[in-house]
Amino acid sequence: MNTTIYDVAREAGVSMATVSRVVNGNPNVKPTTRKKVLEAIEQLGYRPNAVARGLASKRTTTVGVIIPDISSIFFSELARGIEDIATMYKYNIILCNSDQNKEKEIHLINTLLEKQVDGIVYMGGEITEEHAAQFKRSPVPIVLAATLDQEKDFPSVNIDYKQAAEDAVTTLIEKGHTRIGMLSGSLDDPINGFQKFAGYRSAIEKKNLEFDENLIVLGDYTYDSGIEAMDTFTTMQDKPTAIFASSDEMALGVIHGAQDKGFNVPGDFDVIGFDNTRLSVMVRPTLTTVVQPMYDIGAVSMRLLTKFMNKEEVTDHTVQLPHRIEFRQSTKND
Amino acid sequence: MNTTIYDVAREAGVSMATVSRVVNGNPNVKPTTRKKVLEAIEQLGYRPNAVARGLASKRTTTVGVIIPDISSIFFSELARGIEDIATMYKYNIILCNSDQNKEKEIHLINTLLEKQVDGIVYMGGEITEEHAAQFKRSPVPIVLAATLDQEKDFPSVNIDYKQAAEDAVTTLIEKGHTRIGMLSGSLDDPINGFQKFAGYRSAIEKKNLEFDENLIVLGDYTYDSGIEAMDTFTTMQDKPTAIFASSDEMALGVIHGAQDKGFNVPGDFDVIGFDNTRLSVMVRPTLTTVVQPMYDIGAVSMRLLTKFMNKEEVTDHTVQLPHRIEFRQSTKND
DNA sequence: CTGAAAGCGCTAACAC
DNA sequence: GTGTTAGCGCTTTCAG
Repeated sequence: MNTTIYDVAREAGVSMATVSRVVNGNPNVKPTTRKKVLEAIEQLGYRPNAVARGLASKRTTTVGVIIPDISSIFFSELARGIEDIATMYKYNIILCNSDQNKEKEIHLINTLLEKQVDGIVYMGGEITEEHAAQFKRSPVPIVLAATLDQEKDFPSVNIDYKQAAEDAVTTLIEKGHTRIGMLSGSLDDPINGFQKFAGYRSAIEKKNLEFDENLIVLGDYTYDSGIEAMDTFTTMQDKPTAIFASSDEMALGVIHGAQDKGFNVPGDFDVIGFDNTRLSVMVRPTLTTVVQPMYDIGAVSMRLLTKFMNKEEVTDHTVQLPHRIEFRQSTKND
Repeated sequence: MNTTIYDVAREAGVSMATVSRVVNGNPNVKPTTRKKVLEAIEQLGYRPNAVARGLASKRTTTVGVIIPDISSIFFSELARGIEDIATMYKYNIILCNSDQNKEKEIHLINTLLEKQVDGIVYMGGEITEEHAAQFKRSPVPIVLAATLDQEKDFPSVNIDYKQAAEDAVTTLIEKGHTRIGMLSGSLDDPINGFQKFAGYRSAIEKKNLEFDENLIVLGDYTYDSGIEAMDTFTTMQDKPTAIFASSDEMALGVIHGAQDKGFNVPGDFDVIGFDNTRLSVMVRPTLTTVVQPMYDIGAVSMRLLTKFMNKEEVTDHTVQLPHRIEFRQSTKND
């Protein structure tokens, strides 16, 4: 049997309440008593039971994190931001992979709620009606990180994906490109498909270029899908001269796909990626890309969540972090 | 106020014990009673409180995971293996980043124990006396993943790092190289420094080559340190013709560092990495590397932990997974 | 097959 | 400053 607060109380000759006070740093304890208690704790090797505390206090100092895939270079960076801030505020994190599978996501929310987490950071794809219903039923706050909620019903932290994509494509147009390919995620994906595509289209239209749907190729965010996309782009009769890829990993695939076929980047193709993951400098030429501050999105989400958990006033439920373009070698410089 | 097991019991006209039984899938319940209870649960939207259950049953179905850095491409893959198997066995995971900082590591173990995790998967660097003492004091099982314990006091899952490194270097020697550089981690690091270096040295000696300590450069596992290492290797009067890097990320840096200075890989330098992370195919030339099954190490560690948690008999506390070399383009083929 | 009752270890009034 | 005393919501004997 483990030693409990009761054992400590007896050993120190005080009540359980007093032990609880010193353990929780309550200042209403006479220094000498505190010392006695601390000694007893030391002596007995007492370790507070957080589960009992959680049951009694209805706070677990644990938050749930639902993430599509922790092994992704993108999401793991986000997770680190979340965890660091959680630690800073004395929370622990229960991490769950969802693979963006709706059933799993719903199930995980329930599991986390059963475990009485004090809040949830949610990363995923589309927020369906069912997701929304689930979120609304939650007794604890939920914040969405790098996840779009069309209705803006829930607190979230993102960048302006559409604008960011538009900026990237505009950049390309201003460099003189008129045929720009896009390697997009599925258009069902609110961010990597829909928003970024919308940004692409908006840039094309604002610059009065002709929109050609053949220039849109769909990938699945993997390096290999970038390589494959180049099979398409390089065999078109009227090839694009620049490619905008909606993720860095696909952009690397695009670069290598082009090079493997004997094309130059930049030159035959300029390429621009999205995210500014560490990959973007681990390639030759280095990758021009849209900077999405993943770590910060994670950190800010968690910070926001702590405010909700503390019932602090929050003015901006929907925060939008700045983006910018980092110019490197994969785009020509004139 | 949330609905409790008591509410369900009243609603269904049975005792709490019965509700508990159906919730926990105990077969000793008459089908009709079970149905009544299930209906009441549905009706009331009852959600079991895992904290209360944890306090009463002394099992939380939660395991702690201590990891140096979840944003690392190496560790995040391991974490995914752990989480998948944990999910399979109905456990959740509390994930903590340690940055391999000893104080943090010790602190985290205590925090996890306070939270009453049923077990811990530990990833880290050196297991000091203090670590060992802490592990021994743990009331729940701990397994080390991709972490060496010289004394073999604790259950662990690894590959044979020394042999793997020896194989890599031997390969290089058999391809005709006689001056082989090594980009190692700090020699204080049991795995990435000590073991791999030992393997390098062993290969050199077995093949009767001369060991030249100038050929050993120390890096910090980052891409940039790979680039920097090439400043050294390319300016030596008697340059190596092959480089063995103790991580893939450093190996990419080595390749690009060489290329940036106008050298060819392979040709001027053959390079071989370690881990077979996804990076190894995301570079030109693609990287020949030692395959370390990260996901599997995570998965097997977690599986092993479940056995301990279930008090099953375990014959091999120390498991060693196989390694091999994946030949790609960064080494010449003759 | 079902119910009664005693905790699990701690917090949080409330009293003194 | 410190102690008393209810619970928190559930599992788990033990009876029957």
